[in-house]
Amino acid sequence: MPRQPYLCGLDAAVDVVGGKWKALILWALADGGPHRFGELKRQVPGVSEKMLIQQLRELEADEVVHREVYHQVPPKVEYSLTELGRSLNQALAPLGAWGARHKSFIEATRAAAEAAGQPAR
Amino acid sequence: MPRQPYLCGLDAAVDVVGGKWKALILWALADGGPHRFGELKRQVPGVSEKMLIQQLRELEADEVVHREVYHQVPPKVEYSLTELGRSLNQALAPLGAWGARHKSFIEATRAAAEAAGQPAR
DNA sequence: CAGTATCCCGATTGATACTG
DNA sequence: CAGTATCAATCGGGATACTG
Repeated sequence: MPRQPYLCGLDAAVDVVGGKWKALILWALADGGPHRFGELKRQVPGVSEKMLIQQLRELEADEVVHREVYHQVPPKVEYSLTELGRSLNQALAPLGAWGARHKSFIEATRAAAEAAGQPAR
Repeated sequence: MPRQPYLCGLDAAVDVVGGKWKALILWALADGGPHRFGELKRQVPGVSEKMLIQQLRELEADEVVHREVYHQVPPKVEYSLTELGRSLNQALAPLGAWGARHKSFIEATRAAAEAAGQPAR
């Protein structure tokens, strides 16, 4: 974790949402309905089970995500956004739109940086 | 760098703004006026020169920050937001507000996590 | 003043295998 | 299905010292 206490709201928010996969997880949960673990794993391509569970736990600790366990066999667990999570997603919407607008440009600068020297930065 | 290509705008945006000090740097530059290197160093407490320059260079590569060099002695360099940077800051505003609202709660969960086991998470 | 250059440690991530 | 455990590799980031 970065510094604490936070100097402005922005760094606190980035600390919550800044994990490597959290943006994608939030995005996947954005429709409001509950999602099962395996479902999320499919919606976040490339994530390992370890990372997925870890990031989910952190989001849960921040009370952004709710985890509902069904004691059945086979096991079933559902993840969904909390009220706080929904408000976070709303605050994130303009940033998502900005990113969508500049997505290909950002990819291009990353590709260029890689072409020049730094192996994958 | 995370994955590429990005799956949604949000992960691209987080990739731009997600560095350890970038939120603070963007915040410091938010007033629109140019800022000198030493000035930024003072406004971002705890950052080393190495990290500050590194994060600034990345923001520059993403064309979010403009770097103006004055060939003088002693040297003078000014950093400012580009047009793209200003639009990013606007997109970031709701997130900053969200973070400001929940700042103390986020700090509390971090402190609690630390108290239980994990040294600084 | 505004950087560069090294060294180095530890947290973060990834791969793989195993389990209730 | 939904995790846990372990190990290894990487990478971010801090400290320190030097330079145009």
